[in-house]
Amino acid sequence: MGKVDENKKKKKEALFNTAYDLFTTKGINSTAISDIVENAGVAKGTFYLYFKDKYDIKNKLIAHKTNELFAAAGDALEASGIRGLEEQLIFIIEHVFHALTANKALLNFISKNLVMGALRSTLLTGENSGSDIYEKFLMLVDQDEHDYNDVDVMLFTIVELAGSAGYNSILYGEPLPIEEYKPFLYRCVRLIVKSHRAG
Amino acid sequence: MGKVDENKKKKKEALFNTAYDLFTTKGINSTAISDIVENAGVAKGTFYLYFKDKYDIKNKLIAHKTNELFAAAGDALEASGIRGLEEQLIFIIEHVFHALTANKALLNFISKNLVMGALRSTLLTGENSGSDIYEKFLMLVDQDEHDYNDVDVMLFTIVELAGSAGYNSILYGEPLPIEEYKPFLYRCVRLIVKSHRAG
Amino acid sequence: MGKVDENKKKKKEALFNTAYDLFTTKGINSTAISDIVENAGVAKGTFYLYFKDKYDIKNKLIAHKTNELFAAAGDALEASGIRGLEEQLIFIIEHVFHALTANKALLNFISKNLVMGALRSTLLTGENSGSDIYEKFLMLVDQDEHDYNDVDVMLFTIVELAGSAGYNSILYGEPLPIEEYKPFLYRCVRLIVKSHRAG
Amino acid sequence: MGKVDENKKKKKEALFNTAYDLFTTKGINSTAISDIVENAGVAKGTFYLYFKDKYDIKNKLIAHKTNELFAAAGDALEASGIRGLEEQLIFIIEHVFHALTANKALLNFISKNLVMGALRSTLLTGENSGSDIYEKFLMLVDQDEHDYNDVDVMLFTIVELAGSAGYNSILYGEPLPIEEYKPFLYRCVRLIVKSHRAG
DNA sequence: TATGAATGAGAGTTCATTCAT
DNA sequence: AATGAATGAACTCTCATTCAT
Repeated sequence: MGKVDENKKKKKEALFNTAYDLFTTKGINSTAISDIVENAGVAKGTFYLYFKDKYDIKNKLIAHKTNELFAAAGDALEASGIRGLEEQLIFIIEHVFHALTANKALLNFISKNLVMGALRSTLLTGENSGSDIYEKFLMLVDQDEHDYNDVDVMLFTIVELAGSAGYNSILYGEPLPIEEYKPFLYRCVRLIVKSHRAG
Repeated sequence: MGKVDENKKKKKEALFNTAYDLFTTKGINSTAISDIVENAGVAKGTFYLYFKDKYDIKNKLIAHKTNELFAAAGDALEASGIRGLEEQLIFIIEHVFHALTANKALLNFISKNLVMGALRSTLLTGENSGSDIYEKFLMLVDQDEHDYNDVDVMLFTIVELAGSAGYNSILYGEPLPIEEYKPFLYRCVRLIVKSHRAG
Repeated sequence: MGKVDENKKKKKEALFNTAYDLFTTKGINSTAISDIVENAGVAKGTFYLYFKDKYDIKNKLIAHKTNELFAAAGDALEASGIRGLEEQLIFIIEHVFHALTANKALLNFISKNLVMGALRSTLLTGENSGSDIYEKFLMLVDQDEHDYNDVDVMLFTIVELAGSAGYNSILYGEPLPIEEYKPFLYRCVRLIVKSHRAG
Repeated sequence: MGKVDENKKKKKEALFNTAYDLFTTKGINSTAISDIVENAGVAKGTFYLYFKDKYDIKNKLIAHKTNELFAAAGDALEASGIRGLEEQLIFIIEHVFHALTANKALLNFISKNLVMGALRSTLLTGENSGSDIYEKFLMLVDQDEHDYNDVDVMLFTIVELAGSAGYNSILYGEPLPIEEYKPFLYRCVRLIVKSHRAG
């Protein structure tokens, strides 16, 4: 990679990181592009070299962060050697919840914008080299000792429930703080999985 | 009510209705206060007599619309004479889904802003004269032939799931069109209810 | 007229006059709206209360100035009591040329933008209370002792020639300074008039 | 010509042609240098190697196109063998009008910028190797069987009239479509020529 | 000679808010 | 209570120009 390309990447990343910081801190509406470029230390025009507008960088940011989140969970799952679909799904939820509990600004940013699009949003980013989480989910289902009906529906339902309930529980402690709510949620996940079991 | 007070109410309602129309049509970000007052046929300054700013009217609008939605569902439930918690909750979901399917703009408006706050949002509005939906939910639970543990958690989980999944299914047909998704959702609701049954 | 309306008119006129000054001094392209409002002593937003954009004020300005120019010539003609179509047309040209020679910035401004639209441009302005120059031309033709064929063509040809040739002669002295060119131009005007005489 | 020089010429011509296309299509004000270089397939910096700015290329373009137009008319005149100043001038006007009627974008481009500079604009271009139209006009006058006074004035008047009236007639059909206006214009040209005849 | 990433001033425009009437 | 003219800061986005490669 030449000096120029290196510099380009550096600038784009500076914009990306700065935008993330400001979006999570001040909110998207209150973040002006001037703020982003100023903090990133680039000229205003440079922003438009890499992004169409504020919403372009926002979308790319969400896709990127979501991707990161699930990719990390997937990697951890692999390292853990856990078996059994129920346990695996709960492990992933656990892992993601853990990250989001530690980083509520991120949760707020992602969830306010596309709570559920999480899974498919990887499509938006151009960087999904092997990191496609949905594929991994399907693989887990496939490798389980049981067969399942309506896999898409099952996964969708679990993700929606976990995403929506987790959002409120982690961020607002409603109806219970997340640690207290988890048992209920996981019981529910198990029920959903079992209800889709074939035979 | 005097003529003056009548006039006041009329102006406020004009602003309220116009704001709703514009928010659902053009989106909140693209709706300027000028748009609202122009379409409502009042002067710009008048807006500030009744609302603090755009977000004030937005919040009041969401609370009001959510309230309306659940109040209608509650009334219909009463009229139906249906018995049994599972059936009653599903009836309410069915009723709300029906209304939102017919009015996707409303679904989009409410959900984009506080999918889940639905229940508690009645607190925001000053107009909840006997229309508190949450109270009604608790009453239904109370009157059921079974006893339930952790009622709050149960209701929260159901509402989050129905809200989040319904939003995607109705609006985007994901993972299935709403009519096809309902059987899965309702099965899930029954499972959740049963899992909270005491004894 | 109330205080408010008076103030409105004053602001609008300030913008109008300032824009004219700047357009003729610096050119339209180099005149920013900021320049106009700054010099007019009003806020930027006020500009957009009265004009759509820079080109709106430009067009209105051209129409207005052209109108003024011909209205003055028409009035002077009336006062002079001159008879005979040839003499009358030449009187008007003479009068307009005189004004433009004394105000080359105006000539430059008008001509660069719609040399010939001069006559019909009165339509653009809303202020043509009895000042419609084209009507006056037709009246002059009508009152002449001779009859004329293709009056529209005749007037158009004269105006185009006088406008285009006058522009170059007054502004650049090409092919001769205006005073030396006039005899040729007027001879030409007479030829055109005569060539349209009926019978 | 070496390979390098050839390449240079090719780039310059690409810029020239692209600029012309864009200017006539989108207008000068709305054409950015980025547009030109992008469509021409060269780098932004390259533009500044050959032209000072947008107005530099615009002027050179107008001069070039005007030159082309009259050169073609002159060549056609020669080929036609027509005799007599009146007929020759009308032939040239006819030829140019024909080209401009077929290419209104070109008429619009040239006329909006320097209707009348047509003749002398050849001076601007560096390429007038023997193509000087004004010289050719003088030659035609010289070769005519009659003598003429104030030849400059005569030619100027004719060109101004034809240019200005032709512009409006061809582009806007005012006061008549060009084909219907021509008889009047040509009668006028003959009158002007005759009025300059000596003796 | 040719490139094109980077610049940054400044353009036009919007709009929430104020306040004299 | 109601108005709406006026404000002016803040906004997004453009673009001619530079200069290191």
